[in-house]
Amino acid sequence: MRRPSANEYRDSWCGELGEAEVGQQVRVAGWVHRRRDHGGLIFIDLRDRSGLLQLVFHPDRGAELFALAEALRPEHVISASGALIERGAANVNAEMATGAVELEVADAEALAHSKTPPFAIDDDGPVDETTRLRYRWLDLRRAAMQQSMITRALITQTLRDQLVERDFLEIETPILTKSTPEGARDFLVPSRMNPGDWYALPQSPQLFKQLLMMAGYERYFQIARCFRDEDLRADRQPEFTQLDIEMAFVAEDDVIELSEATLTAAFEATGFALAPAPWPRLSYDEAMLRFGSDRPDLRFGLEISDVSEQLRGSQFKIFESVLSGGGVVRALNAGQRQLSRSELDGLNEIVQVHGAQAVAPIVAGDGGWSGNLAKFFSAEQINAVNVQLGAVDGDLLCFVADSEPVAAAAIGALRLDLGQRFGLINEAEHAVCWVVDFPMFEADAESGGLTALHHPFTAPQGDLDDPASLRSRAYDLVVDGVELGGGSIRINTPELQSRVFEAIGLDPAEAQARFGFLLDALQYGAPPHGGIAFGIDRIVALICGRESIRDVIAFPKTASGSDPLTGAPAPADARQLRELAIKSLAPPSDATCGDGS
RNA sequence: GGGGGCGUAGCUCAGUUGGUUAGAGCGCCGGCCUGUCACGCCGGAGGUCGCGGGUUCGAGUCCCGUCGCUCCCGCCA
Repeated sequence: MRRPSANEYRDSWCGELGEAEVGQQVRVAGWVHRRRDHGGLIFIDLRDRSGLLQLVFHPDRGAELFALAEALRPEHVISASGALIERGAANVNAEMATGAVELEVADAEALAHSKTPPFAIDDDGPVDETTRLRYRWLDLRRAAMQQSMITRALITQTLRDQLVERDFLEIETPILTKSTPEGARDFLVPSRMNPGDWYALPQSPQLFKQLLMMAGYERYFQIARCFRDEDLRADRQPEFTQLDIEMAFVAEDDVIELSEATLTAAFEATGFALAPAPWPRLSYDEAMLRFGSDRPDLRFGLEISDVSEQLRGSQFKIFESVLSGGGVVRALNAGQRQLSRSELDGLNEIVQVHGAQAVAPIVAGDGGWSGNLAKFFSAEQINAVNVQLGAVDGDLLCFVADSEPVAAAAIGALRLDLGQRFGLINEAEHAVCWVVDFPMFEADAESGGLTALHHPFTAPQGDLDDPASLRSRAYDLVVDGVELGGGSIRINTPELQSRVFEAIGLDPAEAQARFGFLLDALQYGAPPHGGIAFGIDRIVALICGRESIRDVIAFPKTASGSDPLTGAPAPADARQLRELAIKSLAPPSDATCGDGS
């Protein structure tokens, strides 16, 4: 950190002072972090953004100054000056960055008092999250949040530098716009000047960045706020930040290589250890089969196998009915581990969340399988499965039978649970991969037709006459089981775009109404182009080791989308609604909302 | 929309089978203390047990409802 320019409050950062400044007169300013009052001698740990510095107040420096020190309490704001002195050898605090020196205060000024904070600023222990959000300005003073914010700034700065160095232009796109093709629910903003009409907040800058490619800007990026009105999770907020990138005249490898170089720089800047690029690529099908997820956690094995063929024709009616109904049996080898009856029962709950019936556990043995399911299988079947799973005497084998997507998701969840339960995950190591070759379309439960898995501007690969078998030219980046970003090569001809709209049953009139401007632009020389977007919040949370992205966002929302600090969302008053030509179905705005607390 | 968990002092938590005046640590307030650094010692204040209703002689504890927070499924890349 650079030295602040001297003014009436300070000429030095607390945390930057050391032996080099001993003997100098310095002036610092900040918050009282801790106070140790020995009666005849008072120590204050003063905190500014850079760190802590111990101040010493002696009674012989004047009654007024000492009285000021006696009145100090945590979070009071002061400015203090005096000589920076070396601490006696016995008094050095090795735990403290500035622990070899202290400021012998000759003059001090109280700048602001503070009420007693509702929770300790000098302690990173757990505090109820609503209380933290209600007093976010205090929570942000604590070391963990400050570290998150600093890391976040370092990451965005590094990414920006990397891209600018590679000739990318940072361009802003509208926040007040039209519905974008991401497929999530839109946040709407009423237009006062066009009564009855609404803007949508962007779910991503997708269409605009493609237009910028068609406009000839070649390389675009933006650190963009995106909005999606869907239910929240630990890793999902209604507004979140993406590093959005788009490039012209590129194919998959170009975007992937650019991403690897850019992210590697950000990971290195923060000391996050990841294997050197190029990073491994896994097809979607392989990820779903071996890990039961399209965002596989590769930090541990416990891989899943399909044993449908090995077990077809057994006496076990449950497996048999699933297999004859077109389903699959998936299995993993949990190794030499013993689970109690109740632990085994608990496994059922894990897979039931994903719609599967149960886990069938079997212990492998030299002469066959033990357990009450063993009798249903022939020696050939047992042997074939043992070979497939690499099972040896005493291994615990877990089976899940269901339709392919259900079985994959269920045993994928089981794999994650067992991985954690058995301590297979080394938190100090990280595993990265690309997931590629996604299906272009998936079955749409509502319409019975097809819908784009990614979005309908993604370029397909494969036979256009067999839409269900098409793959897309999309790629996702996954680290430690967290999806950090994804993108694709886009469609750049109107003909191909029409074919894709046709496949998802979007009739030309509706396509024109929703995305007409993009379709028009496609007819004026659209270069081959593609891009990617990374979830900044997730990247920072991963690097900071936080479970929730709320811990790396300065002012996040709760799981119900509210903000305890500002009270948002709040009723609008009748006059505002009238101006916007909106009739509210909710009680009038003067009615009390919430529980009145 | 569905399922799980939580809600007791400012903070973090304990609270037995339903039983007298609801506890602890930290913090806060007062006093003492000149080398501490999570300073120490002595004393004190502080409670709508989220809210509403019910069962009961009696509810922090049991039941119903409700609000809030949180995790997950659906949803959402």
